Amino acid sequence: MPELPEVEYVSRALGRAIVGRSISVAELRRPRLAPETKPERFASLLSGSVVGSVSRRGKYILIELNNGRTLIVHLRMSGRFLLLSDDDSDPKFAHAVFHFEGSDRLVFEDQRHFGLMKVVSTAKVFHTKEIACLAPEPLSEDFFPDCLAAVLKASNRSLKEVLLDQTKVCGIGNIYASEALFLARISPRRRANNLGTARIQRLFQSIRAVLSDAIAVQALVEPHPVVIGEGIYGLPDDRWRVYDREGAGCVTCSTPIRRIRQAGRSTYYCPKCQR
DNA sequence: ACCCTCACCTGCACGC
DNA sequence: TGCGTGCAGGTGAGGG
Repeated sequence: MPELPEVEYVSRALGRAIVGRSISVAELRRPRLAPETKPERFASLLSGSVVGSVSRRGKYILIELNNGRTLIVHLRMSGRFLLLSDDDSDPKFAHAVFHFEGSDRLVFEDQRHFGLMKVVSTAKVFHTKEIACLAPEPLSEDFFPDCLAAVLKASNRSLKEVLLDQTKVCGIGNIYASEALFLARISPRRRANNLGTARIQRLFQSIRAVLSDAIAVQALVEPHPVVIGEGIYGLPDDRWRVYDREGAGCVTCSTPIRRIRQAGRSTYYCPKCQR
């Protein structure tokens, strides 16, 4: 489900909940959640360690432990964390469970079974194939207009498709791709290598704006006591300007929002404002 | 390099 | 009420 702002929210909430906690026992109940590690190895690598920090790179959550290992987590569509007490029963799709010293545990639940975990040496996190290929963090100074211009120039694909490519622009997903293009007033169907300087500049600003605005909204959300990171999903869906608004009036010009399919996924845009 | 489809799963909304 | 269909905020693989 989540895109960069949601993963950021989960990462921060997770940090508040588990940094400094000692994992007494780690269980990998669904082996395919971490296909590169056998459940026994998963347990032995993580059990007995203390959580040092929680951070994020793109849509990946990085849980650093004090034993030289880092647990890399991707929530994909439906992965989420729950902080449960001994009195709570496990949810239906509890694919990994981290028992803390004390009387609570962290459960990774994933209805659609798309989520992924991987245990790596902390020194090698940024050299793993998942992380190494990611484009620069869009809200960091490593991302700037010329770097966006370069990746766009190199591609003849549609802008929407390039925005979804994590090796080209990192952290954007299906919602924020539509939102950023609306804010930039650029058609999602336009070829990436067919943008002038002004449009590139607008797209750059818009990418940052939609992501940072979404992160800023998090501060206003009451944290959910059990579901870590649930807060941001509790926000009203009417905050989207075009996403999931097919047929509704454009917030700028009232033209009906159009939905098209690109690379098998829905794109929403205003045919009048976005050129 | 691109483009498309499928695959991985469950659950929900919708129309009949 | 049930059943079929298409859809869902992600990504990788495989074929043309």
